Formats: sequence, structure tokens, C-alpha cells
Amino acid sequence: MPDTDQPISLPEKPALEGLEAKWNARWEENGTYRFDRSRTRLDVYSVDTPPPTVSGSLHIGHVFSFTHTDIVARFQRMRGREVFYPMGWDDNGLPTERRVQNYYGVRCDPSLPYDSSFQPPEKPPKQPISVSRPNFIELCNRLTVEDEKVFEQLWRYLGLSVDWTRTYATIGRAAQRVSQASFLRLLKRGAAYQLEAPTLWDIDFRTAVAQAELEDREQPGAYHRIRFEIAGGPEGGHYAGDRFVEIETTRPELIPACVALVAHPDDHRYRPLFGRDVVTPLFGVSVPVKAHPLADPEKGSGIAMICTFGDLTDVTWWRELSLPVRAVLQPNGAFRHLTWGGAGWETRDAAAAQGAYDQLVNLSAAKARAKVVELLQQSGDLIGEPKPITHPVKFYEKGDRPLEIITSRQWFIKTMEFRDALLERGRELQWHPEYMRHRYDNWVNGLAGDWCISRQRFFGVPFPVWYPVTADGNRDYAHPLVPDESRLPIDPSTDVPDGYTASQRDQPNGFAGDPDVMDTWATSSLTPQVAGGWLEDPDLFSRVFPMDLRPQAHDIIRTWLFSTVLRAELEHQQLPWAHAAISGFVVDPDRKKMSKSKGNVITPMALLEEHGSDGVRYWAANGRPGADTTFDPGQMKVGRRLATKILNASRFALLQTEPKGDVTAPLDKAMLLNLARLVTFATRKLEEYDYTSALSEIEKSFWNFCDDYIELVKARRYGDFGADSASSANGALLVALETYLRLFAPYLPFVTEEVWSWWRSGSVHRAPWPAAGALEQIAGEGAEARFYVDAQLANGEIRREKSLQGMKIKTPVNVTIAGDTDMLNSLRMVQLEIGSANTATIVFQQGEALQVSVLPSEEPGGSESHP
RNA sequence: GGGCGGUUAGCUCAGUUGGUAGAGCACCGGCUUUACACGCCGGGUGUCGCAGGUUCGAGUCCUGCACCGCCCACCA
Repeated sequence: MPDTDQPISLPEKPALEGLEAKWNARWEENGTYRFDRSRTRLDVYSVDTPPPTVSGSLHIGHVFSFTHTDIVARFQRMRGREVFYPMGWDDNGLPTERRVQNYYGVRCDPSLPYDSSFQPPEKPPKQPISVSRPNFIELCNRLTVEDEKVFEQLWRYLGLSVDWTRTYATIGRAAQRVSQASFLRLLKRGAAYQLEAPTLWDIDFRTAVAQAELEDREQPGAYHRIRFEIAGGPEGGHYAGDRFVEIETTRPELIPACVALVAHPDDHRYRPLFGRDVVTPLFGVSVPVKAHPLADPEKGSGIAMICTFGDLTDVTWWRELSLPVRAVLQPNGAFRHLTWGGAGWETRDAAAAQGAYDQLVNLSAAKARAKVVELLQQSGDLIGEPKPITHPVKFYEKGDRPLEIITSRQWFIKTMEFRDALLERGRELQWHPEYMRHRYDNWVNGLAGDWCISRQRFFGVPFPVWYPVTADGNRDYAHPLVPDESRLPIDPSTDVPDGYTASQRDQPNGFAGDPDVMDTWATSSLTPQVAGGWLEDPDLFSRVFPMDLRPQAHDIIRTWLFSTVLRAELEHQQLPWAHAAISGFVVDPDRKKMSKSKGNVITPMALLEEHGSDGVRYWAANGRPGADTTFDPGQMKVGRRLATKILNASRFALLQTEPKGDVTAPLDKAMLLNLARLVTFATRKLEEYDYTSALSEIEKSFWNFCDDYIELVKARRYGDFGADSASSANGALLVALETYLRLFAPYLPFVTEEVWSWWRSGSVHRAPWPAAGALEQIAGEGAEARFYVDAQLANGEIRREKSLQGMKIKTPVNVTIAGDTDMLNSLRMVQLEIGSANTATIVFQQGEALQVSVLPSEEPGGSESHP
């Protein structure tokens, strides 16, 4: 029997308004969600929270998926696990960099020393001020702190049961320290390395990008059919008598970068040419014709031009066929100056080549293409007209122009040699839903190279290395200088390596800092280590790692999820978490992903204020793991109605609690048995991360409880049939109320806490999750679930008949119920309640199926329904 | 090109191991029932994407196809 362990205090007219503010204040005051670090790993349930990007704004999709995590966290907390639920802010990376530049009117110049007295002007100046990287980071911290306050306010209002003393930022000290230390350890073990190699390059951001950040976009282009002269004239094979071989390309501007032609080894058309040279049009460079199985005889003319570099296939061919490099593009995407005729640029006519090439210098790829086409037409080397096509082109996901491939020095983390281990980890991980595993497998199987983690940007975690500068002023990349781990985090643009003085920076026989920063994912791939205090607090780390849950969206499986698995494999040789719960997107009614602009039109806060946090959470809870869910204010209204119903039903249950005693009435016992079944079902579903199925059953059961059980038990509860049956009803009502409040608590934290406070001390969110066994015990001997089920069935039939006959609920009636022996035996146990609820006099009749007939009676009903 | 998911009432979605199609919303009718009009009672609505197959029986299993969405792919 639940105790009203404090005097019951019921509001006259309970309402949902203001519950968010009221309870957030109490939860904060009482430390309701504070993590108790004295608990051991087995008792802990730890969550690797996704840090939202702070430079944008939170949208409805965030509210959606973060609610899912919170439901799971609250459930686990009530199950007795100590929940480690931190919150991170992703303020590291390009988006913040751009925002800070515009907001303060500054530009980062990593060559400048730190200026501790620097203050940005009131208004951003027209001419941006150059500041050092540490100054820049200070400004980023200053601005993001403001944004993070707004985010935290929204999360609190939504009711996330986060421990707000445990926040971290991806640009914060802890994250930098962890990122740098992990990097240094990888470097020491040879799992991180530096390489000068062709790299995917964004010409606008002027930085390398990783495979995971690519996306294909359909772009208009054209096949250009171009002839190459066969060196040494016509001879043999298919090409007997031909002076030329024709290729097709979408990038004719790269002819000056051409290093070979390639065809499939089995392609009989081109076999005679293998081993021979051809001459590039316009530039007169002799290049070999090579054979390689990647060449597709079906594509174009079946023979392709290899340039350094037009696409990733070029890189493969270049590497596997050991071809030279002829680089023509600069980091900004424009053609560079170069002199023809020298080493590597041999041509049979240097003057002609120079004359053609000089017309391309400083042009973008698109403009150079038009110019080359013009030149090819003049020279007669373009065969026919270009054929327009649309084809997929690789872009940086945040970029506006196609990526180029440019040779540069970059840091990599080894991934290719761990591919099998990573696939195995993917199998070990428990995915929710299961099928999301395929995305991971797909990605790992498709990995094309090691992970490029360096970015030629400023606002990120710096690489904690310097290079010795030789006597002749060159950097000695082969022997990087690294700090001791205890010095971390460091910024090599201002900090000085051990054994050197600041005056030796960039001097002969001195040192130079690595200018690059790490990719955002190189830091956020370490969120379990950052949040769990890997280096700062090993004791804490041992209590929370490996974590239980990684919640995230499916679009970043290839980035965040994959890279976190990789880092944990490299660092700890184990999975970073046991479960991954993948949430879907919020889509608008046209099945399109909700755009940011749309999300901004309906701000999350406005939704929460209109429908209440519990209402919005209810809608979110209807989105199963992995399923895209339609934005639907209608569901939020339904959720709000449910919350209101909980207020009112609870008020009814608590309005009169005396006399209160053991549960003895068959209907009451049966109701509790059914509740026990619900608890069993909901618990199983929640353990399986199927919070949606659990909620829908809890909700269905609760509405039945309100509309059927409460109506059936009302007269008895008011004392119409004596104190004993009233005390059973009161006892059962309180048990049921307590159970429903706990079942709803993970979903509707505000209304359940409010009602809990009317009659119980402490927080419902720290109360134990209901146990089916306890309910069965209260129901006791002789309880049978079907009494409740049959009572609802018969009650429904009588209501329907009365409604169809146009009667009022209170119209007295004579009811004949026919049914088989079992049914009649069952209904006799609840005859009193069915009769009183319908003002009916009931007669039973042996029959086959349940059949109910209703006739109006002359006398006031009810009295004759006494047993 | 490869993979994954979806296609069930006007809308949003459930349909557990194959056994006569469900819920909510919306809509319509009725109800001042002392917890609740943010309520209560009742009502109609479906060739379960298409075509085959297995089975006594298929929304559910198998095969193929179509459409929608997403992921991946070396894109000359």
C-alpha cells in the first residue's frame, strides 16, 4: 500500500502552466539528476551525449532526438542505475570560426603572438583585425558561452535530466588535452603519421577535407572528345593508318596536367598502343599509354586521360602505375605560373606550350575549361561538339565549389589496417534499430584511405608539435618536437618546445610550430574520453567507460559513430559503448527533411511554450528509433491532453483516500493484475529501447483505467456499498496511481512530478521503477485478470446499447447478459460495479457468446443491482 | 551500380510466432455523469503498392516489379 507519506495537498483546479519553471528550479536545488560518483561501473548507466553545434540554433530535430535519450536515461535511473548524463557543446570548427569572424570583425593569424590585453572593438570594424590563435580562441569561448546559456535553458525547459555540473565543450581545455594526448600517443605508436600526398582539397576554405566529409552533387558537365597524336606515327593493330587516338573527358582544362592515357588490359582496340607514347594536344607532352583494370571499356571511348589530379581514380592510377606529378592548380583553385620545357615539363614545342598555358594562368577551373576548349577548337584537336551531361561531382559538405585534389602535407590516422577489427566492433555493438548496422558496414567496407585529420584552419585543436628548423631555414618534418603530456594542452603557435626559447621561433637552428588544427571529428571522436575524464579523472573514467549508450542521428554514422569506434579501438582496444540508438529525422508533411529555415520559423521554445514540454515530448516519443517522424502539432496537443488527464484523474484518486485498506474486491484485484502485465511489457520494451511501444501500451491502459475502471468503481468508492468495499477501492486507486505516475515519468516528467508532490515526498524521478511482482502480491490470492477485462467488455456493450437507444447514461435499465459459464462466472464477480456504473439491474442468462440486451426500467435503477 | 528502410482508413501510424484488418487525429450524432468540456458515450470509413508463389488460410513467409526516402560507390 503506497503511503501518502505527507499530507495530501490538492489544487482546486490543477493546471500544466508553469510546471516547467517550477520543477526545473526544484530539480536544480535538490540536485535530482546529479551523478553520484561513488557508484561502481556495474551500477552506472552512462550516456555519450551528442554535443550540438553551438554556432547554429537548436531546431525541432534536436528536441526530438534528445527527448529519446532522456526517456531512456530516466527509465534507467528509475531502474536503479546511477545515470551519467553529461552535456557537450560542439563549438569547435569552421561554423564557429565564421560566426566569430563576423561577430567581432577579426581574422585569425596564427603567426602572431598572443596579446593578453586584446579587446575587440564595440562594433566590428570594416577592415578585419588580425589576432593570434589564442586570442581568437578566447573570442570563440566568449561568444559560445552566451550561445551555450541559451541552449542549456532550452534543454532544461524540455526537461532533459542532464547533470548540468558536467558540461564540456569541444574547444574546451579538457577536450583539447584529450585530443592532443591521444594524438601524441598515436604518433608514438606510429598510428598517426604525416605524409605529403594528393589530398581532397576545398579551394574556398583552402583546407584538406576527409573522405567522410564528402558529398556527391549532380552537376552539369560535358564530354569533350579530344585527339592525342600517336608518337612515332601510325603503326600496327587497330590503329594502323591512324595518326590519332581519341579520349573523352569532362575536364579538358587538365590536359597540361596529363601524365598518361589508360585503357583496360583486355581492350583489343588499345592493346597495340600499350607501351607506346602519345602526345598531348596544345602542350606537346609525350605521355605513355598504360593498361589498368580500372579503365572501363564502356565509358567514353574506352581510353582515359590520367591527370594529376582530376579525380580519385586518377590518384589510384597515378599511384599504381608509378606516374609522375604535373600539378597545375594552386590551393585557391587557380592555375599557377609555370615554365614549360624544364625538368618535368618537357615538351616538343616549349614556346607553343607556354603560349597556350599562359592564357590559363590565374583562371579558375571553370574559366580555364572554356579557354582550353577554345584553343582545342582552333587547333582542330576537339572532335565534334562537347556533349552536355549531368554527373556526380565531389563536394565538401559545407562547400560551394567542387573539390580539387592537391598535393600537400597532412596528418593521417591509420584506419585501413584496422578495417577488419572495426567491422568486428560493428558486429559487437548493439544497434537500435538493428538495420542501422548496415550503414556502418557499408562505410567501413568502402574506406578508400587513412583518415586525414589536419585542416588548414585556425579554430580547432592545434597539433601539439613543432619542427626543428635547420641551419638553412627548412623545417625538418621527419623529426617533430613533441611536448610532455603534462604540458597539454598547448598551442605551438605561442608555446615553445622544451630546450628552445621563444626568440628561436622560425629562426635557423630554431623551431617552428605546426600551423594546422585537427578536424572537428578528430576531437568529437573522443567524446566518451572527454566527458568521462579519461586523463583528468581516471577514477571517474573507470566508473563510466565504456559507456552504455551512444545516441545519435543516422546521417553521422560514417563520421561521429565510426570515428569514435576507431579511436576507442586505437586507444582502448574495445568498443566505446555497448548500445547505439540511432534516431531518425523530423520530416515535414511532404516527407522532406525539415530544413533549418523551417525549424527557425517554428522555434522549439515557442512549441514548448504552446504545447508544454510534456506535450512535445509525447510527440517525440512516438518516433521509434531510426524512424523519420512527421512534424505534427496535433500529436503535441494529444500529449498535452494526456498530461491534463493525468492531473485530473490523480485529483480524483486523491480527493478521498479514506477509508483505505487491503485490496479485496475482485475487480480491484483484477485491475492490479492487468497493471502488472502492463509493467512487465513496458519494462521489456524500454529495456529494448522501444520506448514508443511501451508508451502506447501505458497510454492505452491509462485511458481504459480512467474511462472504465474509475467509472466502474466510483459508486463503491463513494461508500454506496459500505466501508469495506470503499477501502478496497481506495487502496487499489492509490496503487494504480502510483504505478501509472512512475510509468509515465520518463515521458512526461513535469506532470508526473507535479502529481507526485501532492502526496509523496521526494522526486518521482528517483523513485524505483514499478515491479510487476509487487502488484501481483497486492492483488493477492484469488485474483483473476479476466474479471477486469470482462467487466470492460460488458460495460462497453451496455453503454453502446444505451447510446444507440438514445438513452442518457443515468437512465435506469434492465440488462440481460447472456454468455457461457466462464463468462457469467466472471461477470458475477463484477456485477455490482457494472450495475452501479450503468444504473442497471442485471440478469444473467446461459448462452454461447456474450450478448447484452438493454431495456428501460420503470423504477430508478441501481437499487436492485445490490447483490 | 551496391545496400537499407518505407508503401495498411482523409491524415499520422500500430499490427508480436501466418488464423475474420486496429488506434489516435479529423469528421458526424448524443451527453451540464459531483476528477476532467484539454471531458464522456456512440458512429462511418480500407482491392493492407503491383504481379506471381507456398499454404486449408498471407497485411504477415518466398520471388519479381513499381514508386518514395536514405546510405554507400573509382564520377574518364
